Amino acid sequence: MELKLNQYLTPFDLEHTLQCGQLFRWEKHSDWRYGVVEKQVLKMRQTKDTLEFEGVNLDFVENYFRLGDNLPQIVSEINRDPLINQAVKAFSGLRIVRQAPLECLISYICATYKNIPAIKNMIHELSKRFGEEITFDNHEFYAFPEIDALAKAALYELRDCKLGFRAKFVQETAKMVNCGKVDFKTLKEADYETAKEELLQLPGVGNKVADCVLLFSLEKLEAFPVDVWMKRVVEKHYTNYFDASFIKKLLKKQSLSTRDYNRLSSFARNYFGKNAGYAQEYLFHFFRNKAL
DNA sequence: CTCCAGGAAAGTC
DNA sequence: GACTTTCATGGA
Repeated sequence: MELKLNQYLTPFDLEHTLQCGQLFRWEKHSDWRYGVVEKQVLKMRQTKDTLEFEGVNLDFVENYFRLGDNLPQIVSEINRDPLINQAVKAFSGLRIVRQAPLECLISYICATYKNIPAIKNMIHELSKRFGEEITFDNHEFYAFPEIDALAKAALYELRDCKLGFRAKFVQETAKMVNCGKVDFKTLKEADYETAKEELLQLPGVGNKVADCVLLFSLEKLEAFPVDVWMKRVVEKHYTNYFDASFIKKLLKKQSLSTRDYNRLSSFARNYFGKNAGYAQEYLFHFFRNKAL
């Protein structure tokens, strides 16, 4: 199928969206991009204003890539200074993707203290061992595991997937989700603060992981995950919004206390507005790729 | 070989 | 409450 995009009204860039670090499961074969989403293989490519896709219907594509978000409006709201302006110009058309909550949650628990290539490998290993195999265009893909498969996984099996110390967190979180202790549908309907509080009960989920799950899979676009890159961005470009002693403390410390995390995150929420999560994603991608 | 990774939890003061 | 250490392993 094919979708004609008006890049002025509905800007979208497939490459920026897939490569900005929010997703860990897309592969490139020839000039096509393949992703496994909810047990379906989605095959896509983009040339200028034409988005070609196979495997799913139009509604699915529009929902997954949040084409309903008024991106020009959002960008104009978050575009508060020359730095973010550079980022939104450099990666015009980057959109936040509507991920499946379970996959998002487990992925970001695994992302703790790992680089992106290693994270991708962990998620692939988990899917290969516990997920359903799907063949598409003579390539093998694996759906992300069902919750009960993860909940009854043995610790050694999870460790075999290169999870290291994260194996225990994944196992225990999967058990808690499986027995209904946390319900994603409820969290989607809850407000940001309430939903975050619930997520923080899960082992392996701290402030940053919770905010990633809220932003990427639970409809909380005000979530602003503060990782090492956002810390660097603040230290380098937004120092005049904090007192010198606080910045000095940030530079000295390696990890953030909850209080310091919230100070940075809520600053960004006030500064960039209700779609601060979009600002985070543009800044993250911009800094990880070039600036420093 | 060394360094560090989209941090979180447990321990210490 | 604030600061420090530990955690397991792959990628660069």
